[in-house]
Amino acid sequence: MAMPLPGPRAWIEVVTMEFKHQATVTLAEVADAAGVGESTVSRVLRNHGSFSGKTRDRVIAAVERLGYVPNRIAGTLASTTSRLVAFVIPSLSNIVFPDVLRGASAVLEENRYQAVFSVTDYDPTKEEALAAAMLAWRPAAVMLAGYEHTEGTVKMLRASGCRIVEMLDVDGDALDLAVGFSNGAAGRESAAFLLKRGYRRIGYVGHDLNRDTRAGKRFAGFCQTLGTGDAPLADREILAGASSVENGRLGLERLLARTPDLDAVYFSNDDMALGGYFHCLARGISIPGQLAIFGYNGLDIGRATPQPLSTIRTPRVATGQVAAQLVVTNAPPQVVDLGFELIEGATA
Amino acid sequence: MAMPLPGPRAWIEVVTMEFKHQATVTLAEVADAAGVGESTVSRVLRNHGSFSGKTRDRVIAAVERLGYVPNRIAGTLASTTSRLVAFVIPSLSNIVFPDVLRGASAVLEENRYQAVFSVTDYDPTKEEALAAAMLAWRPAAVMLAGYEHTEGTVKMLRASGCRIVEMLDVDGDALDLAVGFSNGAAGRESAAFLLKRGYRRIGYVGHDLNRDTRAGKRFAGFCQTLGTGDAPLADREILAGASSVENGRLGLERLLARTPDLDAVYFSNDDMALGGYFHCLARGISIPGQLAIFGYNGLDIGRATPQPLSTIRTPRVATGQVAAQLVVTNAPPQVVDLGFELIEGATA
DNA sequence: ATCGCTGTTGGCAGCGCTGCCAAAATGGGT
DNA sequence: ACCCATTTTGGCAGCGCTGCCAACAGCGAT
Repeated sequence: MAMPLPGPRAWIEVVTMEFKHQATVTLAEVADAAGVGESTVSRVLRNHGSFSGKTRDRVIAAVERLGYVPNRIAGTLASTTSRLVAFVIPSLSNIVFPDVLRGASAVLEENRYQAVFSVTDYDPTKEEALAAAMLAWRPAAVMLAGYEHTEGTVKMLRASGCRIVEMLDVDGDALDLAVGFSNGAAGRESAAFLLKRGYRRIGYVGHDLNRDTRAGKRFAGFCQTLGTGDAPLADREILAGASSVENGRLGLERLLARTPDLDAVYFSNDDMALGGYFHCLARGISIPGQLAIFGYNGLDIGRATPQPLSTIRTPRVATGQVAAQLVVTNAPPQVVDLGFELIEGATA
Repeated sequence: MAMPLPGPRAWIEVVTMEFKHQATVTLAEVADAAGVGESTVSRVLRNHGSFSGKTRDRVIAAVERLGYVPNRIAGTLASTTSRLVAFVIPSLSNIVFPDVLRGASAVLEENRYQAVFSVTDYDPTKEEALAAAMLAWRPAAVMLAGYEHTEGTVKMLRASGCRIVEMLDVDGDALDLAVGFSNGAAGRESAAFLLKRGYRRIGYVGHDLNRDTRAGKRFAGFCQTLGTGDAPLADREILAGASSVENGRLGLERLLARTPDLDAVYFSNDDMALGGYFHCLARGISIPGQLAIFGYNGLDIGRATPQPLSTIRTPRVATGQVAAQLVVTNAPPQVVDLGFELIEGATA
């Protein structure tokens, strides 16, 4: 209507406006309904400050009656303190990260924190963009994988003033909090184990190491220990793309085609190792007699194969739990090394 | 200090207060620095409304200079429209859900939405509590698994006015949007396939069906089709707890101990089926000659085993993508059946 | 020079809640 | 009945941004 009619219809606009916002019950309405002030409702709902039992009952009743749902957006703005925790993770395909999220979200939920996440695909530039986007939500903490971040990311995070947790690695300088284990040590121990078992013609099958820097650190540690013995790395096969069972299978096939006399192969992780294991099963290569296989991560599936996979079990869920715990308790900056466990298994 | 000293130190308190809020740059400060009004900065930053190129450059420069990070909490409150999408999922251990999240988060990120999540452990009561907590963040949409929710959950979601997406199932009445495939049909097709292949002594190994209602629907569909032929279900083994490779192995072991003459086994999903497969490998049971194995999900690992797993491939990532797409485009209520694909494989 | 149009711009009232403060109620003592 | 120390309570100014609206500038057309 270009020309609203004068007179009794003037209230029409008001009605329209009232319908605009999805009949959302506000704290003020609850206060009215309960016959108390807004701050009293707020205190009761957060169980913070003091109020009489009688008042509490009336407030609760009004809340139930109206179906009031507090607005955390408004609450966060008003208190300038957030209970959001932002996860910026490389991937959701690699089970490592769901595991970390699982551990963390359990702890966060108990403490009434809320997890938000985004996925970088192992791309540091994307990580920077996503971290920036996350900071706009003013989280209490940002949880990242590892230490390798762009300069921009680091600067932004530092300036944000929120807690920073670098997870799944402790080989480096933490920005604030760090929780995980040493990938370098994992690589070294794997090599030491294979050497101790007597293997001397050792190869490696891995996925894109530029992106997954933690896998890179393991490989570096592995080579470092091999290098000090009489059995330097005999050959390696690096596949482009993410780790996967199929890539592990393919990688081992190629590696053996080139260097058939290997007696052991180290894989960048259990997914890859399982692929190698299946390749051997399919080709009738006896394990570990003809070829030993060693992985990394300690996935459950590796314990159920006919021969349990020799690998290193990492505390992924615990990493998430501890990371979350440190954040909710507002712990001082520190590095928590959760260690790892070498599983002898039966494939090496 | 119980008694603050008078005189020149009076400003101490003021300084303390200034440090309280982590030197956060606000839009107003950017406006001052750029010599423009707040609303102009807001328009430039959101690329919304009109402004001159000159103004834009000055604003951008000020933003960079001050390292301004917009506050989405404030923005969301002010605009009363949210770009948060809440995922309330049963589990993160079951790869299904990370896959869905992966598909969804890619689409959401492109559209500048932010994913938040929490995990119910397949517990409807917990789902209700978590859904309530999520609604407090006033999300644009709540994404859930399946149709089985408590009355309270349904009532709350309906009242919230935000979009509701029920994922991974289409066998039921959708509250608003639904994206997935028919679990009942998957069960029926699996049974039909085994019957067509000539198997007649068919067993089932599954995990807790009360919690995972979608697995229950598959099993029901499976039995339904078997029942119409001359080969009703010969035996079943249900394991308490979540699905896992180890449970699949154990389940098959128990089932065969009780009913050794089975010629095929249907598993509640691929994790379980792989356990069964490994059990056969370990015991020298030939597949599919002595025993056929059929799974559900179409995990990548099932394609890399010496014999590719016979299974049904489900569009998990696509489910997440489509769900997110429907939300960001504000599509009308509808049910999207993405279907599934039967993989013949070599284990049945 | 004046008019009217389109394109820009700033001011300001909220969004729904929390934190602070002052006011009011309560509950013994005396 | 009166005083003081506690509770308990309500008012209200923001938190940082957006949306609305009015004001204004630029620029051909008259």
